[in-house]
Amino acid sequence: MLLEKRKFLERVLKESTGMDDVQLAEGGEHADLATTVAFALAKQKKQAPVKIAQDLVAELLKHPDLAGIQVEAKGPYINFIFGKEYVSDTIKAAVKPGYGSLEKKTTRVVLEHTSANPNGPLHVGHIRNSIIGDTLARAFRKAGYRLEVQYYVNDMGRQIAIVVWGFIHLDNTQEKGEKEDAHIARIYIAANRKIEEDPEITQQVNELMQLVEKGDTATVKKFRNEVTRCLEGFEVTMKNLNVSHDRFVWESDFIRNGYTERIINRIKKLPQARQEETLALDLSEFGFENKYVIRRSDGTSVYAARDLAFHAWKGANFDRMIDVLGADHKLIGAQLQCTLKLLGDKVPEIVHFEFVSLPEGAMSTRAGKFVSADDLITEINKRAFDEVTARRPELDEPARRSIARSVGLAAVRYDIVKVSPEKSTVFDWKEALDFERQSGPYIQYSHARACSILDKAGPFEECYDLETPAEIALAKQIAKLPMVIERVIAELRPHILATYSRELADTFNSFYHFDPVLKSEGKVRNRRLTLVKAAQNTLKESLETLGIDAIRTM
RNA sequence: GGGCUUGUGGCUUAGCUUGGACAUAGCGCCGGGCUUCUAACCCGGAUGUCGGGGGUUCAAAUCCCCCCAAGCCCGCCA
Repeated sequence: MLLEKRKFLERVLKESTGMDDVQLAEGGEHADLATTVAFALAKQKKQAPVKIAQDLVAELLKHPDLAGIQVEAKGPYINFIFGKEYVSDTIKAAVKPGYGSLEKKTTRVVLEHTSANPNGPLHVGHIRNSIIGDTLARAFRKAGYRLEVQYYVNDMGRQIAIVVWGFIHLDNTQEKGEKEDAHIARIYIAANRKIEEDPEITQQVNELMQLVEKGDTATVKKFRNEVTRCLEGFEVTMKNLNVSHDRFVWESDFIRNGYTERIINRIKKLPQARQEETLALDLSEFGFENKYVIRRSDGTSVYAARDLAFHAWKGANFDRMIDVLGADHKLIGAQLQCTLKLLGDKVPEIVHFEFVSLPEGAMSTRAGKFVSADDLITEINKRAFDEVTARRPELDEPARRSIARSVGLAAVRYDIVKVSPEKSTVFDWKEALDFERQSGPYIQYSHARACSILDKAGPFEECYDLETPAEIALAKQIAKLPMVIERVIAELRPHILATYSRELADTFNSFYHFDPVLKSEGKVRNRRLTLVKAAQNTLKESLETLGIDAIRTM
C-alpha cells in the first residue's frame, strides 16, 4: 500500500540523487506522492530546478522497478501517480479482515494512562487522558506490538487521607443509588470545607498519612477500602467508554516490596545526590533549577521516589514505556526521565495533553467544580436515543437503546480524540452533543451505509479493477490506513487517526453519491461492491482502533 | 520573575517535528439536491494581515529572534 510505495520510492530517489533527504511528501491533488528534491539539488548542481526535475524524471523513467508508476515533472516538482495495479492491490488487501494491521513485533510495551487520584469521579479532563491512552493502546496492538496497559493507583496521597478523615469524622451515609466514586467525592468536598474552617484538622490528616507510611494495618485497610470503592466506580465509567486496563498497579506496593528503598540507595550513589536532612538530587546542570527531593527529613519517601521505583520496575520488565499524563506533569516528568537516565535505566516516553477547562474556569474536584464523565455519558445517551427514535421509529426500544449507546460513545470519544493533545480545550456541551460532520457518528453512518449496501447485494464476484474518479479516490484513501497507523505510533498522536477516518468517510460519501452500486450491472456492479466491501472493512478497522463501535445499522 | 504549551475566516479545527504547487475541514451564513443503495448525507458560493514585528531562504503557517495574549508548571503535596 502507500506505506510500502513510499519506502520504495524513498530508496530509489536516494540512489538516483545521492541526497540523504529526498523530501518525499503527499502530493495532494497533483499526485499520490511528490518530491521537491529538485530545489535542493539546484543549489548543489548550480542548475535551474526545473531542468533538474526534467533530467531526474528522464532518468527515473528508465528505472525498471518504476513500471506502473507515472512519473512526471511539473515545473520543479516531481510527481508520482500510481497506476491500476496499486489500486487493485489496495482493494485486494483491504477486503481482508484485520486490514491496516502491521507486522507482529517482539517489542514489549507498557502503556500507562488515566491514573487519576481516587478522590472523586472521573471528569471530562480525566477522560481526555483515558481516550488518548486507550486509542494509543489500540493503535499499538494494531501495529503489532505486545502491549500491557496499566493504571497506576495513587493510594497514599494526601487527598486519600482527606477522604479517609471524612469517612471517620463526617456523616458518611451513601445516598440511594449514589455511585461509589460520587459518594467519595461528596465526602472529600465536605472534608475540605471542614479543613478550611478548622486548620487543626490538617494535623489529623497528617497523622493518618504517617500511620499509612508506617504500615499501620487498620489505617492501611481504611485507605485501601476507600480507594477500592472509588476504582470500582471508575471501572464502570471506563467500561462505558470502551476503555480498559490490563493491570492496576498500587503505589503503596512499591513501599512494601522494598523497591522504593532499593532505588533510593541507588540514587544516593549518584554524583548529583545531596544528602543533608533530606535526600535530594541537584539537577541544575540539566536545567532544573530546584532540587529534586527524594526523601523527607523524617525518612519517609515522597511521591517522586515511588514513581521512580515504579518506572525502574517497568523498565526491567518491558522494552518500551509510555505514560499518558496531563500537562501539569511536564516538569516532574522531565525530572523523572532525567533521573532514570542518570541511573542508566530505561526512560519512559511521555505523552502530555493540555487541560480541559469549563467555560467558567478550571475544573477542581476539591471545590466540586467539574463535569463528571458519568453525567456526560448519561446526557449524550439521552440525546442519542432521541435522535435514533426520530430517525428509526420502526425499531423496537432495545435496538434503539443499543444503537444510541454506540452513537453516544462515538460522539464522546471522537470529540475528544480529534483535537491535538497539545491544545487546551474548553468543554462545550453543545459541541459534545453534536452528531454532525466531523463527529464519530458521521463516520459510523458511512460505515452503516456501506453495510446496508452489502446486505442488500447478496453474493457477488470480487473484482479489483476500478475506473471512475470517485472509485479511484476512495481506493487511494483506503490505501493510507497502514501508514496512518505507523504515524500514530511514531508520533504518539492518536488524533491523526481521527482526522484520517473522517477523510475516509468523506471520500466514501462522495463515492456513494456519484457512483450507484446496486443499480449498476455486471462487472461495474461487482467492482463497486468489492470497493464498498473494502471501504466498509477499512472504516470498521479505523473505528475499532478509535474504540468506536462499527455498528451495521443506525 | 523563570520554564513549557498554545494563538490559523464569526466560532471550533487540520497542516508546523521533515519549509515548496491555489492553507484542511466542520459549525454558522447564502443557493441547490430525497417517487433513486439510510439526507446523521451530497453539490456549489461568500468569509483568512495563518497573534504582531523582525530575520534566514530561490521559497516561511512551518525554521530563528523579539514582543503581545491565554493555559499550565515552578512544595520535605500527589
